Amino acid sequence: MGRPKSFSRNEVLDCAIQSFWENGYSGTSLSDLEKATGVNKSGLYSEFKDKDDIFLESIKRFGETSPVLTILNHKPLGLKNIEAFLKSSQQCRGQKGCFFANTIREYSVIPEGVKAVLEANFSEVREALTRNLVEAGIKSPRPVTNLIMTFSLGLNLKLNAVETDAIDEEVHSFLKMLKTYVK
Amino acid sequence: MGRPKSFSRNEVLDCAIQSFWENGYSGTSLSDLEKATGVNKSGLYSEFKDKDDIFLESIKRFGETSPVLTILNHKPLGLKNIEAFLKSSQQCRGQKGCFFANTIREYSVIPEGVKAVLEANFSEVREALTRNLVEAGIKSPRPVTNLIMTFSLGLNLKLNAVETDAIDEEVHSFLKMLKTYVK
DNA sequence: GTTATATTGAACTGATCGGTTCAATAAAAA
DNA sequence: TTTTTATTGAACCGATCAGTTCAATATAAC
Repeated sequence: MGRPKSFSRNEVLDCAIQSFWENGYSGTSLSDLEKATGVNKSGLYSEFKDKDDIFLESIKRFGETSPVLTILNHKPLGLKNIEAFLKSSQQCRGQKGCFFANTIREYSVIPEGVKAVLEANFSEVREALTRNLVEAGIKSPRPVTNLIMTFSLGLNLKLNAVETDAIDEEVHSFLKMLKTYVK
Repeated sequence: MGRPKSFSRNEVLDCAIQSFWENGYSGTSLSDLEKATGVNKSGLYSEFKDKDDIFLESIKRFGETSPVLTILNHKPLGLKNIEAFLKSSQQCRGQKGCFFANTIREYSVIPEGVKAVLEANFSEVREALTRNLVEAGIKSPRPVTNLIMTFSLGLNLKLNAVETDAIDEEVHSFLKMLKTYVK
């Protein structure tokens, strides 16, 4: 029944994610994607509609495979999960930071469909964070959720430029402050 | 003695900043810069070496004209300055967020000279923050400085995607937490 | 009007962009 | 071996990229 496929869609996407993650949407060319995935342009276009489609599918795939929601849904819920969530920034899929967070910067130039996926994912993370805060006994969790989200975005942005070393203590400081605050 | 110049270098840079700020380094073409500055390609190349030079000079100019250090050096030093610093993200030169913060995302693709300017500026901000914290009577200001920097980066990144409305209350929450912590 | 400088627009280069097409080949099953 | 499917490489498209050159023109001082 003919030659079997030698690359899987998901493998290709996982490689494409690396390229977009590092160099962004505007900073990644089709030639870059060929190199990153090891798949010819013809092959890429037999699997995907166009560059925007590859980007959209990469974003979707990242959302599906990111450990973030798993971390935040781990039982029992509580501040431990939030600590794990924040610390996970520094080592995710062999990259620093977060593909989603990086993509926020390119909001003005990315395809509309990508924006929708981004927003849906941020909502999920937000709600998961809130559930953990509720479980930790915090009365008005919404503003605290926002603080954590913003701090997390800052951490992830920073990781584009600096070594990952100092992140752990920074997360520690933040959690110390958080715990003092909510008590 | 000949026709006088009709555009100033700084005017051109101020317009270029807007373009780079919105669409990033990779996302801004020379054609975009012509439109944004109103100056012909020939004119741009008579004033600047190449696109990288325009970007570098834009970054320098932004550093020189940004109100951030003025805000943080305002006497008397203290938490009020830090509040003003954080709130300034939402309205700066007619743009949202911070040109420097946005550029951090493109760290892997920007020219080396730009990285140096970025880092120098972040150091200055960091030190100014620390001085304000010391004046506010905080004993170990360094980790707190880092927290504020990261939170500020997160705010600025977020502003690429969301309306500027909710920022004020978020800054308020953060400062409330900060004050509880340092007391 | 002459001289000097500023600015533009257009033409042009070579490279790269995203995207299409297709013949050649490779690898499996029948 | 034939059939079927997968994959590649190369040629090609029109558009845009950054960058150069230069003639034409505009605006000032003298």
